[in-house]
Amino acid sequence: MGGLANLKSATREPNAKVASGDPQRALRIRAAWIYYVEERTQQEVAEALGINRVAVTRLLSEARKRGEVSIRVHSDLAEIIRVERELEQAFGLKRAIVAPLSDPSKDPTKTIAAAAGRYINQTITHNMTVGVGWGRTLHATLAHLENRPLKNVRVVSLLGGISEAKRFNPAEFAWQFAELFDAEGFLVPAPALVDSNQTKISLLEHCGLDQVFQMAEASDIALLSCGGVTSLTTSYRLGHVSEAERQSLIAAGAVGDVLYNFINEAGAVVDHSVNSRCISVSLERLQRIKERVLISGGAEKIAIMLAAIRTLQPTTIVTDEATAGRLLESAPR
Amino acid sequence: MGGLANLKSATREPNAKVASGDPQRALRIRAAWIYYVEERTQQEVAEALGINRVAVTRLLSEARKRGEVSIRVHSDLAEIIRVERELEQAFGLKRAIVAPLSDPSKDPTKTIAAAAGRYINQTITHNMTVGVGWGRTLHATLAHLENRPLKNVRVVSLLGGISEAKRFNPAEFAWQFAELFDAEGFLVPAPALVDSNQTKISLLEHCGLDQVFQMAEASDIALLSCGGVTSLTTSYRLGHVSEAERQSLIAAGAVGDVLYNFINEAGAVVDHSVNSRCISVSLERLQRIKERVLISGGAEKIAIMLAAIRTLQPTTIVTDEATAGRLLESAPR
DNA sequence: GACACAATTTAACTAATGTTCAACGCGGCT
DNA sequence: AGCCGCGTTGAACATTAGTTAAATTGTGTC
Repeated sequence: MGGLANLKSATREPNAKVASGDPQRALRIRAAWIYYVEERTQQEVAEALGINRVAVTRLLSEARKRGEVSIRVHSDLAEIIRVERELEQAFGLKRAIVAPLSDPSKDPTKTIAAAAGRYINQTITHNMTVGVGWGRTLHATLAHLENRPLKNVRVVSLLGGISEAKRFNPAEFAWQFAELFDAEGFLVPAPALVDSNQTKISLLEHCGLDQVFQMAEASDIALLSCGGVTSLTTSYRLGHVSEAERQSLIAAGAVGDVLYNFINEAGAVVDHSVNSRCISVSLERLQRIKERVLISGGAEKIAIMLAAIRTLQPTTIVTDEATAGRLLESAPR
Repeated sequence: MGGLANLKSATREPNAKVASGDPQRALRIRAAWIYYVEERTQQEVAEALGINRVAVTRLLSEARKRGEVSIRVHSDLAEIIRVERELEQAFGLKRAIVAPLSDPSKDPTKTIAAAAGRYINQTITHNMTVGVGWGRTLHATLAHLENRPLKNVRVVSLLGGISEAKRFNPAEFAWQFAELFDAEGFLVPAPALVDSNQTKISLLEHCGLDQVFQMAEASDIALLSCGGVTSLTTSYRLGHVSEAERQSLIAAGAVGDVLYNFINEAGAVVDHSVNSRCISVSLERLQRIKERVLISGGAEKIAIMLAAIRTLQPTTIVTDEATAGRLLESAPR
């Protein structure tokens, strides 16, 4: 008998361990099944399995740790929301809004504008001061804004207007924007770019522009876009930055601009005459606005967006799926 | 202005409803994502989304209701456990144990025996009285039982022995079973089937067999199998039921037996001489045993298992995947 | 057979989740 | 314009889940 007992204890226990490796597995899956699939409480699981509740808690957390339970969110929106969350986490945003983009080779302006419009509609409320930039994308959002009269709203242009251009014009955009909300519009009574730093200083110091910009800085929210340095971008098309200047900006390391503040990859303002002649809110001032919304997208904008994100530290970004993916590829780890 | 406002409220709101159908969808998926995928608390989700916690709870439960969140348990065991739970619920069992069966056309005896052996090992403890039946499957479990001495265990045979047969013999099985646990064995000192009801009555009333059966009834657990009415089944192979009797049992509506109690589809004992000549615990008595474990499987056993389940109301069933599937097809809704 | 160690259970407590109900605001209606 | 449903929100409460530490049980060892 003793011999028999020894034999068994020498053979059975190793067997049990080798054979199953994990004697609890069946019990664990059983617990997971009853809890997750049958949606009972842990107390009920414990009763069904004849064990105590604490053991059930342990089994369940073990099952999750081992990946024997998978929770999936599936919806056409799930993938986009995943990307949004990744952007939020990668760049420390309060909110990323990623617009769906059926064809990645297509211009994302329209879909971004629609998403931005929706966001603006639900974000702008009574008693707000809204600082607005300018650009093709921002202009396109106008079509998606509700014509909704709000009380005590001020719209402040964050950069000078361009007298000659009628359609694509900061002043015109800010004006239309203000009208939609029945808001008071504050425009900058000067061109976006002047001839010399001298003129700029004069305008700021002697013509009260600085006060307008101080007001801009007190905005509750800034709606901004950014421009690349390719020849396609609005500023060049409108001829306010010459091709020679564009080349020298590139030479100076600029990857694009935010309100005509041209910055390099690191997000620093490049040393270039254009930067000393622009009539717009400086990046330091922009940073003091509580909510900074960067609305932009497209392959040619990746570099400037990354730079702008670095400097501006926007609280919200509105972009498209393709751009979001590219931004994430370059995201800090 | 008023006209404009009317126009917009007349067009936009229906648009919003038609276009999205469910304005909360994005928020809901977002909440589900943060909660389930990122594994934050509902409080954190509320903060991330700028809504209150109660709203998050509601969004999440809505998402689950809509199936936008799916929780899956995946493991090689998951499918078997699903079947076990279905059996448990369909037949009101405390426990169903389903043994995996690679080839459904194969004889499931071995795999059922292994599963039953594991179950018995972890179920039989000190101070228990175990009533045991008999059959090919039960016999096969012996190979899977741990030779583990227990204190104060009694093994009671639930039916008479068959003196002539050495290997497949209730007495022999009970004896071996008892030995493994170092238990005291109580065998029924009589054949399983006698010549007449007269003899049965004599044995029960005058030879003290009834007392043995009363003791059997007081068992903590009964390990039972069941037999079909095909010629393959043990009882016929061993020649204790003749082919003529088998035919007349079928004619009387019998679909099989539990301890030589032949029953029909409805679970009732059929009116047949064999039933008045068997020396075994009656079905009524079996029902009074607290734990009734039915161990059986195979295509030819479906009918008798269903009938046995109906009458016996086992607390546990041990079977194989294929049999389990067939039982579920015939399960009461 | 007694002791010591390990593992598991019990119990108590804290955190998280789910539910209820009263208050609030918003549109539609008179 | 004011009133009345209607749905939404937020606070309080109830339930469920997760954690920790003491107590118990079982196991192996001497």
